[in-house]
Amino acid sequence: MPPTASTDDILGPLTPAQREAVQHVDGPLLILAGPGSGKTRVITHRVAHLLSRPVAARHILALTFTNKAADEMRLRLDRLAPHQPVWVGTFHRFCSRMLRMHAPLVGLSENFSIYDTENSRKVIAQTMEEAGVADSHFTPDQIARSISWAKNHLIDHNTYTAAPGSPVGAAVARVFPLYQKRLLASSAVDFDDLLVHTAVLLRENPELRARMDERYRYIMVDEYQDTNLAQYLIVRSMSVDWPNLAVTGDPDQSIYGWRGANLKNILDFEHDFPKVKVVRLEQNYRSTGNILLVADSLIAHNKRRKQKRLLTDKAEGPPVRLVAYPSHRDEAEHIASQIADEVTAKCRRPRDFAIFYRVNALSRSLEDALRAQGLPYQIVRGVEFYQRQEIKDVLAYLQLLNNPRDDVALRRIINVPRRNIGKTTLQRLNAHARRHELTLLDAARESGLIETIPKRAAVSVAAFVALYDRLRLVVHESVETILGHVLHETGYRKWLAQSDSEADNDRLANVEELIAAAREFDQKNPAPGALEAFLEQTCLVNDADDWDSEIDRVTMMTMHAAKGLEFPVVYIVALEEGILPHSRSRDSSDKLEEERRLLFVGITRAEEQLQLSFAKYRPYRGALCPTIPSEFLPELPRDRMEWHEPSSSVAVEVRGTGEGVDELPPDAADYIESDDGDSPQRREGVRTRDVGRYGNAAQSASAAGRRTAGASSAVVTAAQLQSGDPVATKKVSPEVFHHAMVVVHPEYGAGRIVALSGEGERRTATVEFFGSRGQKKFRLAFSPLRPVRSPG
DNA sequence: ATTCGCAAAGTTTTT
DNA sequence: CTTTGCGAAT
Repeated sequence: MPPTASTDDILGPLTPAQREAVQHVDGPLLILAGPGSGKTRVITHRVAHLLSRPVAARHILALTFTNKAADEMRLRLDRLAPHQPVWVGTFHRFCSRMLRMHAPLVGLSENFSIYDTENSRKVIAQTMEEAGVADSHFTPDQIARSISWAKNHLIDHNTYTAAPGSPVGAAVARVFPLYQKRLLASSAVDFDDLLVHTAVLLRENPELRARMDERYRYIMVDEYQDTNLAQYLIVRSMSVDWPNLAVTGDPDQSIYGWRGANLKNILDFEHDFPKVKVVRLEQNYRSTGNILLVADSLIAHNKRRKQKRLLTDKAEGPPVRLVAYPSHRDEAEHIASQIADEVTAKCRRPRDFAIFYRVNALSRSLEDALRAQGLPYQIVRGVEFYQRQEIKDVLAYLQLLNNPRDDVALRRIINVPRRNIGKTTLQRLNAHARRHELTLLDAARESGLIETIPKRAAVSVAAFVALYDRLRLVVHESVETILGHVLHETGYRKWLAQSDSEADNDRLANVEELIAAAREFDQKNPAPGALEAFLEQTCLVNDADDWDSEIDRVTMMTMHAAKGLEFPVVYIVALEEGILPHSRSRDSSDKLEEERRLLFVGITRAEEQLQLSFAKYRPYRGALCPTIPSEFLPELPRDRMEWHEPSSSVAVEVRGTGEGVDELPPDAADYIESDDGDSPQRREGVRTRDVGRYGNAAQSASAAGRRTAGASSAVVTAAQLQSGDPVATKKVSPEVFHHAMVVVHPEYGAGRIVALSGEGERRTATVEFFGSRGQKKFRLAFSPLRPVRSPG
């Protein structure tokens, strides 16, 4: 019997309200948890409490929306009740797992592919052509959105009927059934299907439903306010015979309505489950009184909500600042200089600060300003890594190996790298496939027999098929092995390595990173069927999951990404009409309320200090345009806030405050030049635009640095792969590394560890390489990093 | 068949 | 201003 936490460990650290929720065992439970009220703690402690009853771990299911939340929960649960096989994960992952087991029931094969938005849009574009609506004025994107909307409301392709007189609807009505048919033919699902298929599965197979209900007797759902209809039905149908559904959420933090989330789910929970126990967690342990006051006044303007107070024992703290800047540049520069000041004065570290914005595009000027101050920063962005061409190319190979019917994957790679199989040939293959109801791969196998295809092309296609079959032979090996074969046999690696273009060298580096991820995955999942599991992970993961709070950097992200996080000091920028609230939200009051909640979420991330700001001028489509302050501003308690309206010379006032920070402080000359936005200094610096994964300019610099050695290092790595990976054999135990230790990396040279995080295989070191070569993160268990005796 | 260049268009949030 | 798409030229 594994060790479990004692009752004291479980209940001891809790407040009475929290304890009430944790001790509730049977019957439905609704936990209305305000921001910073210790919600995650309640969930994990409740699971631990259930385990101590004892409820078998296999009967407990904890569902979250993001991997980040799931990881966090798992980690904290492991501390209370180590190694318990409680199923903790995201909805999508849970559904995917369930579908794999019962795929035939919904017409799929077990090895189905999961299409991300890009893939699904490709299918839609194609079906639009087939349906003859291609040249209507609708974009695949619009159609995709409508289909997604329908799916979120559980309207299937047979039931969908266009609203009379709606041209979009008419187009969708034509495309939707075809789209669904094509997905099924390719044995593929899109993100929405994962949920929808599962909901249908449970609805139409009563005995399966009963089994699931019985299996998952205690279900917990985090962020319940973000569930959509499908998720609601899934959870409900598994809580009939065992109605022990516990949900936590905060209606005021529902910000995913655009994704089909239905606020009614939480607002009507008490109605759906009579005799429900309701616990309100209104005590906030995060923010100062002043911050909560602002949050409270703002959210009070929403009509559709459950009345709720926010209480804190904390001090009032400094007043929340509201600043009207002349322009976006003043805004960015002033914020950067304030941060630099506090860092220089040693009262705070960079990682104490976060800057939130409504849209990713706004990060630009902030980046520039932080860089000018020499402040380290990281940008948390949605997808990024797995969205890159090269990664998707390589993954498409794996996808096709796993699921030969995956036409989208085949299209993507049949001519990558170049194999002289052009658009025309593909078109003819496709026509043939359509005519005989074949998959593209099967059509390709017959290419020699298709009259329309010239001999030369047929030979190329045959070579591709042969290549595919060769790769199939290793499909049961470890993911790393499969990847190695793919990169080698397809010539993909060689293709990138021989290229002179800088972009390709960066791509190669990314591919290497994918290999590292595969290696890590193999170590964790030595079981067979690794490929499929790996693919699933890569589809359902996003980069924000990798965000690392340990690293000492200023964090920039959208307010959506900020949910669930907290920072001592928060800046929220661009409170302007059209941005926050966003222009696309203006038409309906529901959407406007969601924007208000979004700001509420942003505000309540702050622990000690908060600044809200807007700029009087901001560039829009290239031109600097006057702005209108956000309509939310008058809703704030201005008399309790600090109001600033700096004149346009902010930049001059703050000049030279970068002293003592990592990089050179900008001198006056720098400042004057950087004022025109196009100075030589700027241009010679490395652009930080697509460094989301690495986080900042310094790391992009390291990417640039390895360019010179790019080709040769790639060859070395390929050789390593074949010779049984000498890197792995030289491994040093992750525990020997410590903060500030000097280490050496075979490729990047020497550097110093500036941050450590994670444990075991996830233990990660951030290394600052000497000579301004930049920083890079390493998973210690898998990196070739070696300690060096400190000089002196 | 690929690459380059120019023109137009479009800017939300993400599993 | 940036990115994407398309068309023309090699």
